[in-house]
Amino acid sequence: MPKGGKPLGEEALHQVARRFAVLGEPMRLRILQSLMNGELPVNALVEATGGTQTNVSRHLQTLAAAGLVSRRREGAQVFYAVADPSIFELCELVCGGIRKSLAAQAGSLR
Amino acid sequence: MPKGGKPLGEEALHQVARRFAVLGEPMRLRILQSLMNGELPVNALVEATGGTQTNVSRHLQTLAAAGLVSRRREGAQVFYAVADPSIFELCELVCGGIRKSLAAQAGSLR
DNA sequence: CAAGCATATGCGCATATGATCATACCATGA
DNA sequence: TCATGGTATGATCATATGCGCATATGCTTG
Repeated sequence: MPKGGKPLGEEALHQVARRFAVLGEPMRLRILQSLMNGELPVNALVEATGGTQTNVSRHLQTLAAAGLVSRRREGAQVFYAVADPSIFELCELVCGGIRKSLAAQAGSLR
Repeated sequence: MPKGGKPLGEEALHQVARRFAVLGEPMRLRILQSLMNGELPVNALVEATGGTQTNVSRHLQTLAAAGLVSRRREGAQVFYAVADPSIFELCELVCGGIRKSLAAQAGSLR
């Protein structure tokens, strides 16, 4: 076994795909980005992302269902926070990969 | 600035989302997994993944368009290979995150 | 050129997903 | 309890996406 990763069963594969898919929407990334410096209530996220209340709320449900954010009720407000900081490592890795891809493209169509 | 990540412009955000979305399909993950140990021609990927030739080919186009795999023609066959190994780091990170989520779930609904 | 294997693509179908509107729910304070 | 601010959710529409069939394209060999 030259590599460290295992083949991943069918079920695990779907879970991994699901998590990637959840991260695959710009608005959700905006929300996560807004939560980088700590928890925020929905209305703050609405303002920070420029989205509508409905839409932000829906995406928050999606993120919460995927276990990427946590909910905390405080009075009338609901605070959301990033549940697993490794998300940001993911984003950095992806950014790095994109930089590489762009560089490769630039090189190939020179 | 407590964190290292920058806010990410609107355009970068879409690119990142796009990359995540591309990784967000089980069949594409299967294909990438099959390519873990080196390049393979399409027919080998068809067999390895259990998909149809049409479907595998389509997903390969998607992966190639996203810069995740590279094409190399050799005679009648076309070999595909993972273009950026950091993909596998991504998958491992995600797997770790999922494990955490599951553990958290298990704990919370105990 | 004809035949045949390997790969890609146009078309259509079924389903999934994101966005919005209106409204319901929930907690607080008058 | 009623009114209000904050949040969630049902219904709906438009679009995107995955899949398969049939066919096209590309390459090789006879």
